[in-house]
Amino acid sequence: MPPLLVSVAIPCPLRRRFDYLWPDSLGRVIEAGLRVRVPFGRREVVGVVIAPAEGAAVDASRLKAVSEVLDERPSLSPPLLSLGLWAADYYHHPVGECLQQMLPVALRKAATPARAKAERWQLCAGVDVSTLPPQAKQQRALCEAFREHGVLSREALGELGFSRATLRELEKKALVEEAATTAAVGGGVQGPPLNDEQQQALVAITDALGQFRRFLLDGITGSGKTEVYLRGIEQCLQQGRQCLVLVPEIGLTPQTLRRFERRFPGRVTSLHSGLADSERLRNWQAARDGHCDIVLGTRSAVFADLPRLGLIIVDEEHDASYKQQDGWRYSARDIAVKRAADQGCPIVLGSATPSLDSLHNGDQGRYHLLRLRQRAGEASEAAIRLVDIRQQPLQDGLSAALLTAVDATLAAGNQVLLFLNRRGFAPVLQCHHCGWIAECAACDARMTVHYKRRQLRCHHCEAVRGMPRTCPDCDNAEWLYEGPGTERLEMNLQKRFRERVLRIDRDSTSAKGSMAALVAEVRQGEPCILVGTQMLAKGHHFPKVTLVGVLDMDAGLFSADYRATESSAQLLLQVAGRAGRAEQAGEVLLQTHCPQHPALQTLVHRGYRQFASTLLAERRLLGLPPFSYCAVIRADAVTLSEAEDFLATLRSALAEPANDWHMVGPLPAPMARRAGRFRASLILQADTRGRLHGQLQRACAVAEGQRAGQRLRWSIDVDPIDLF
DNA sequence: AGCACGCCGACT
DNA sequence: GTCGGCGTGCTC
Repeated sequence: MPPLLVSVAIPCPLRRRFDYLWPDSLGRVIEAGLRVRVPFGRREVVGVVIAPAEGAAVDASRLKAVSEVLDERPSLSPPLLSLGLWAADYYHHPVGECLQQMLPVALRKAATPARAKAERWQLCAGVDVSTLPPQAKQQRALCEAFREHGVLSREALGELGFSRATLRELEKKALVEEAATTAAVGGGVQGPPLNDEQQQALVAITDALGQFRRFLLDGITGSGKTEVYLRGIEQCLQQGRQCLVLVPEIGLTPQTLRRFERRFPGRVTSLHSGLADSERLRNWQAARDGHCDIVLGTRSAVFADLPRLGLIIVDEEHDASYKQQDGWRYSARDIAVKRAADQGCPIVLGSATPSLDSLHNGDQGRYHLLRLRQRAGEASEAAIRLVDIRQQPLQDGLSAALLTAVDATLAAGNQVLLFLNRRGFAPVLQCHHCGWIAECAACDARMTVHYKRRQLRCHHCEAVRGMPRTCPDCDNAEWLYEGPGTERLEMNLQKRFRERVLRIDRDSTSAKGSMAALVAEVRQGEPCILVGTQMLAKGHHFPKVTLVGVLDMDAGLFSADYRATESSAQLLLQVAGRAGRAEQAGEVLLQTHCPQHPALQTLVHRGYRQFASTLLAERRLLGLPPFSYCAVIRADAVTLSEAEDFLATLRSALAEPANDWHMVGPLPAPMARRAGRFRASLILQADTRGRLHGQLQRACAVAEGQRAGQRLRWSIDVDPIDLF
């Protein structure tokens, strides 16, 4: 009898699997997806069993043995394991790191996590209280309380005056058990009736339940996409299946969660970065064990284990936060599509401003297009008005036209939103005497002035230093603060207006609860001016905002970077959508130095879809994605030439450029030095996925062969968001 | 990634 | 004389 061998994924940056002996003492059947503790080098790590190994990679006598099996049943179910293996391959990332990242943090280490503490309890089915001894008065009383209330939470038990001990006693006697995450499952509140468009979209989706089908739900702001999701989910649940709903990082607000919970009480759980490890584990288990039917989560929730998955929804599918921006650079949206295909269930990608990728997929007939053009309720979509600010005097970055509009809006008792996507006081600090400029010591970048904190901060690394009192070169103390920032805008506007000015950006909302407090204040409805970055553009609805002013988006809209134009337009429309959501009509003023620019004209006068078509046509001409397949290999090192040399070596090991295959680089990154390291990239472009994949495979082999060490780091980005 | 081994500088 | 710097090599 040959010894049993298993192939294990180890969490280390090696694109390899490791074989281990499976000792008889473990006894159990080998199941893929089990977590195991294994010796690795001089330490012990947690790996995941991929499969029984056929023949060992090294001779079997040199293999080490699995120390321990950590799971009762596989932590990665067969469909998730195969999804993970596919994704590791697709993104050319080490399989051990991928599989580890798919698991909740609490399961990544060997110590069996303390079972997440129960919060709610209920009576077990068919309990006979009379079996309790008559002297157990407290226990009997507690059973009565359960009969009356159904489910009792920790707090409720405290309020009713029951002790922890009584409860524990009943749990031990198997009279009481942990209840599902939330209160009794029951009928939630009814949603509003659907209009024709919504109804059509809903029917299309529900007709597809039980089969793989991709939908692009293209619905303008306020058109009621979420209502379509909720109805679709309702149908899916009625068929006894579960749903996965992905939202952008910033979109998973308590409001969103509450909306789902009100509709489906007791059936929703969430997975996002705000949860403690134990809560995350608990919610993950609730989904896996089928206690919850809806998982609402951000990027990594795409790996939630839903054994009865029947529908996937990706809201705001164009949002960049679905793409992980370091390490394993996966796109949760794209993995979700793959997952739906594996599972044989429909997936709905929703957006008011769909990504060009998805629109292209729609054009190709891969995605079924569903459009919602009407706004639910009376309000019409706010038109964008261009304000030509060439040679116009600006006061605090605001043109006379915008100031007039602000005055009028406030006078009418409404609220104003001013969008400026640059936080801090001023992006540049310069000495008025000698021209010295404050630069980051570690990056090719200027330091941003943070006025109230009296600090200079680099927005590209962690660097922070105090504001110098005098110029380090000429010792003068007269400073120029160049350019606008949200902090400066807030301060200056506060001097000018008597109404409250509220700033919402990463700095003003970093303290826990401060975001909620700001949002609550705005929702009071008093006239005020909101100043903010893109944080303001997403998630929150402010019904009293009737004027949106966009101070400066020229840099993004007219950028040479081909993706920046797309994402700036999406952002602009998202911001514009904040205006006039309730019954009041809204107004959007966009300040620009290029009012005649054709792209802007198209966007403003002919709409996003037309704008997107124009951009797509451009990309087709230039052979850019989605008309080609793209990857970037990035390297960073202590010197620029080390990074470039490494990439040059890779380049020379790959196929010669041809008709269907191009390489660009190695090129230094636009901001070559960042956090003290020099960065360069090699761009790969192919006409087919297969071609790209093959070359990436070779690149990985060559790169791993190089003894790079600590001095040089490299990474692969498949389907990158930006090319550098 | 970790972790050990290994060969050169300033310290009780 | 040793403590400790991080270069380099290896992990079933």
